[in-house]
Amino acid sequence: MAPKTKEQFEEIRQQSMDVIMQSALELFGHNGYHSTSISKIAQEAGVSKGLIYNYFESKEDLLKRIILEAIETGEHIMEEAMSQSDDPFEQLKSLLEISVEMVRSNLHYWKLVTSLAFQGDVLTSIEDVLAEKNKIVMELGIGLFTKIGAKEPLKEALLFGATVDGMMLHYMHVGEEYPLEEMKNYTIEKFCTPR
Amino acid sequence: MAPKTKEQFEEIRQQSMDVIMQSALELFGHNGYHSTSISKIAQEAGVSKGLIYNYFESKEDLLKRIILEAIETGEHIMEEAMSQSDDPFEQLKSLLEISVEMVRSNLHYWKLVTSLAFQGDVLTSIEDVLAEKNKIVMELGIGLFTKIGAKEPLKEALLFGATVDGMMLHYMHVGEEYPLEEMKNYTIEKFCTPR
Amino acid sequence: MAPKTKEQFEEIRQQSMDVIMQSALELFGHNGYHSTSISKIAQEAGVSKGLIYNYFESKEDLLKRIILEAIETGEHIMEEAMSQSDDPFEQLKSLLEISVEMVRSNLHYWKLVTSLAFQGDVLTSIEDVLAEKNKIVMELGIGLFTKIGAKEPLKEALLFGATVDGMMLHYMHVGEEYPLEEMKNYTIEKFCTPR
Amino acid sequence: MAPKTKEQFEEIRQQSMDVIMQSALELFGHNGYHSTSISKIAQEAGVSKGLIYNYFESKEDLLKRIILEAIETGEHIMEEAMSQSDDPFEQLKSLLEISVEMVRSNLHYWKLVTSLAFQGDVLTSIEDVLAEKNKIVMELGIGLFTKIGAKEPLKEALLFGATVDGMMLHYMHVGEEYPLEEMKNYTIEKFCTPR
DNA sequence: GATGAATGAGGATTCATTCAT
DNA sequence: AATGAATGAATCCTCATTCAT
Repeated sequence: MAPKTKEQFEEIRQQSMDVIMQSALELFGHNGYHSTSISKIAQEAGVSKGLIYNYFESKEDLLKRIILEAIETGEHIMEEAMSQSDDPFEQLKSLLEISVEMVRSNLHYWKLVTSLAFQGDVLTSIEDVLAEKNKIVMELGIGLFTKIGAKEPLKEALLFGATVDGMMLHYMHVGEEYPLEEMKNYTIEKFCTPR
Repeated sequence: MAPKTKEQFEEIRQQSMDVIMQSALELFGHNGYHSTSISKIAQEAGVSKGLIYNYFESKEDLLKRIILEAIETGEHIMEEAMSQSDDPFEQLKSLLEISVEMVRSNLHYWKLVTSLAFQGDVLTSIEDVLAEKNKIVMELGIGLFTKIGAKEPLKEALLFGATVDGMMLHYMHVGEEYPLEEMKNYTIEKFCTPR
Repeated sequence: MAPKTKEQFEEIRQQSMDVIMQSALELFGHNGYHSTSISKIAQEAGVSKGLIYNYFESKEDLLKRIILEAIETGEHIMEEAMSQSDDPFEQLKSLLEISVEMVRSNLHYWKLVTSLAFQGDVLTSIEDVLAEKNKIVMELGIGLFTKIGAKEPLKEALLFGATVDGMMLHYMHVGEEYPLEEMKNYTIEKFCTPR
Repeated sequence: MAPKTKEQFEEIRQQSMDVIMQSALELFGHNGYHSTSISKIAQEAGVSKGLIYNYFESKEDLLKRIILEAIETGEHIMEEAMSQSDDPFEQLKSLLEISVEMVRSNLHYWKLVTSLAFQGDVLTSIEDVLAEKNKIVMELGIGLFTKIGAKEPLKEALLFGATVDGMMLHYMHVGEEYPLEEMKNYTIEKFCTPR
């Protein structure tokens, strides 16, 4: 058998890391970070416990990398969407739609982040990153409401944010019972429609 | 020498339970349920580990009792407030103001509940009670928006709920940086004001 | 109310001690010594934990007193029975019948003693007493088999003892399923009947 | 460098399990199940507490596995011995000799089982297996006494069983002071010899 | 005599992490 | 790269015992 090339090794690494992160996210999101053991993750991922420590420094590191990766992905999607149109109404709509879509397609992740956001024991080391990300979205919102001509763009952006996050909260809580699609449209009507 | 009377014992019991529950709530809310050990609670409360188990069957039982007590208190406040006026606008306003006040005055509790609500590994046994509580508030909201004459009371109530909960989420997250008071008033204008 | 006399106090003491010992014996015999907590005993006896420590130095002391009392009672019964007749066959028969009767009427106690006899952790301090007691019965048996004219009285006594204890063991194990009465008679035939 | 092979791991596992079970048996048998802590077992076995939980689900599981293993071994020995001869006298003799040998060579085990048999708080989950085992031996005995032509084979088998178990009980209690060998022969004379 | 709140040492169990191969 | 045996600190919980009243 010919020795593997560097590229092949790298591919194997990536694959292993991916399956580990994917399994970990699923379990973290479903049972909570603390109730998920490295053993279970290894089992779910079909690898050994030892291997996880080849790729991640610690359980917390694994968590961080999962979250950071998701943030990055989210950013790309967001930028992409914002560049599709210049109309602030359209952009607000996109903002909302993307938020909905992200939560819907990655429920585990959002449940995890939400649950961790209110426990001062984990995430402290990437709190800044999350805060930064929040701030950017917030500023984007303010900008859009300013363009739209809202009387109080800051308040309006905060309100919009609260509404969207609240909806996501409810959707995360009750799942498909929540009339997510209708509420999205209702919100679009309220916030993203010129009068 | 006569032993202590029943009343004396009861008083001692109540005091101990209170200090334990208070300390536990604080730590749970601050560091999360799983990261808070019984030892830490005992230390914070100034009692021995063993004493906690005199009053609570388990760590989880302690958690449950904290939450159930808070729910009960919340219910009383809510009922009291709703009975103050018959005007639906006033009542909506009260609903909002009370929500704000409850979160503000019991931040630990709400952080705790929020973080647990998305963990799936605790709270399963009182999920029903919480769901019931939610439903009641929701129905109250729908009723009020119907009285007001909203075209789509259900959606309007859901939107109102999302907005309020979103605000609370943000307030819990950033604390006093969040312009809670102003946002409250802004929301009152938007939702609780006849046009 | 007139002050209680010394005798009244003594009577109260005795009553309390009795109920405690009785409850303890029941629980020890049923669930084992280690699996029975002082709390459970107090509850079963309808007294406070503290009171138990008024009368007994420790859990182990309570156990010892229970066993010593039973031994004493047994001794009296035995002596009484032996004095009823001078015929060694009759006396052997009595020995057997009394053994059966003692186990039957005090199952808890015998289960307890048997289970403890093979755990080096308790009873060490009264092992001597138990051994002494055994020795006396043994010597009684040897004497009887000598009088009867057995060829090997020592072995015969040991065999008799083994048989009786074995029967008791089986009876303790399977309870009323065991044909105790018949086996008793069968043994009488075999050992206590002149040929 | 390749990881260890499956076989290597299996061997290591077996060794560790064996040393743990051996140490546990010794301590359980000597001090009783409840008085033996996992810590002590780990210490005696020269492994960490944690390792015990790699191989056994719980302390009780460890106990069960020890007993089940011993039962299995005992069964093999018994079958082997019974197949050596067709003469019922010889077989009874073997039954007795094997019983003696098993207790003599595995004193810890038998003390343990005896002490647990009368505790009601452990072993409940394998009681059935033990009962089944007892039944088989009992039926074997009845069969043999029937072949021999005893007038009352059931009673005779029960008596034989009681005698053997009684002897074992006494041997377990006083150890080498007990004239086990002589009593064995005496019993053979009484029960296993044609007249 | 009687009570039960309070203690703290000890026990079973879990799990992140290390390491030899 | 990959394995899983091994560790040990930390956790929840139990319970005999003490003590103020």
